[in-house]
Amino acid sequence: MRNSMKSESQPKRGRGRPRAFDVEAALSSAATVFHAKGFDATSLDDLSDATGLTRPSLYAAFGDKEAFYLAALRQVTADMEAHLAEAVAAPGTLEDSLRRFYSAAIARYAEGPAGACGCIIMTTGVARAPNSEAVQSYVALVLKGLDEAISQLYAKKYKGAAAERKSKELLAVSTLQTLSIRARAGAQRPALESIVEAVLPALV
Amino acid sequence: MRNSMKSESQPKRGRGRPRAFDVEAALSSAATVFHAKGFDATSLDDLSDATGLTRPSLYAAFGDKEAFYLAALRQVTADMEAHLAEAVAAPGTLEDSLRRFYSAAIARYAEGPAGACGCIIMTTGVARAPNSEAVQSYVALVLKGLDEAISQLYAKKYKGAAAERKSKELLAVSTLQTLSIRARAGAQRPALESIVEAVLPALV
DNA sequence: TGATTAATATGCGGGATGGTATATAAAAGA
DNA sequence: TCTTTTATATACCATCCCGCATATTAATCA
Repeated sequence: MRNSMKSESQPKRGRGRPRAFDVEAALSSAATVFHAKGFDATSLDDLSDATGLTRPSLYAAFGDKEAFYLAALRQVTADMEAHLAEAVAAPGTLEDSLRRFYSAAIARYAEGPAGACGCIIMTTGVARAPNSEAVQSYVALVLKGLDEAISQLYAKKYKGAAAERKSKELLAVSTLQTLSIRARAGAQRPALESIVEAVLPALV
Repeated sequence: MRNSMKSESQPKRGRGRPRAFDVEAALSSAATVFHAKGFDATSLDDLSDATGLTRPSLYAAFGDKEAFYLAALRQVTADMEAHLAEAVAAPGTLEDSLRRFYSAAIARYAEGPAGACGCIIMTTGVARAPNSEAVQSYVALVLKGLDEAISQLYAKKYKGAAAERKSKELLAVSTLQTLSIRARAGAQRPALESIVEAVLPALV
């Protein structure tokens, strides 16, 4: 994620013709399609249409379809991790942090640019995992990162026995995942919000 | 599932040439492929290879690819619901029932015939949902059934306030889902079992 | 300005895909 | 035995797939 500025921060462009599109924006458009349709159901034509770029341009910038998909996953992950880091860093109780974090997740899961499609990684990535070592290990990595981030949050804001803490951490991650699944299955925002409210007392 | 006997229970076979294969067995073989690869990555040739049947036979027996997929989902669902009904009906504490239920789930998720692929519905079905109304509504139906079955289990075996009960029911379903996701992401059986053990005290 | 380098636009090609049409084989009914 | 009905086997079709080869355009460097 070295280059997340909107107008490129002078990436010391070399000799040839300069790139005429924004890589991050293209990635974001591609992610939307991958998110909605999944890896296999997404064709290069779909990606070409979504980004406004030709297949050779995509190829030159991102590599083959799977590399493109992984790049899209990485972009989404970076965003999610930023949200989590905020939740950890922000003041307020554990309950406040969790509520804010879930609220942001619901916004993306139920009404994101791809529609009501849950989390791209927990749905399409997980589904694809057995077909691709690269995807499987990336999904495992994200899960590990999520577990650790939640663990940090609890380490900072939860006061209680270690066993209970571990239990609550696991349930907090599971709650995020159920929101993703249920959103993609058609659950509306209010339903998801009421799940969070029902479950929160048990997580703090 | 009117016909789950091995040798057909005389399905009043009509005039023409009798079917030379076991429909349930073919469905089961197909489900294994769909489970591992997901809907889109599974080709009719894959299904043909797995079942030993030709494409026209599959077509005649099950309809098009999506109908075949839905039939496979239904078969798996029936199995899962049977396990859940057992857990509800069996004597023993809530903790006993949950432990047995999760144990059966882990066996399927981590070491089923498709390998470590989680739950076919919660992974491939969920991923496919936005591309197919039929799949989405079926997944929603299964989720609803799961919620209700768990609710029945708690209604019978949990003694406590209604709000707490509802909270624990939701967490119990979420736990099942996290097992599915983590199995498909590569988590081994012991890891999944330790999640269940860590979480169980909070679910009862 | 001319040479060099890189990013586009166009179009193709080998192969896999889902689905079906036709022909053959095997059972039941008369 | 002969007709009818259904299942299987073979082969095919139109379409779409991913990836790339080629030619053109636009920028930098000398």
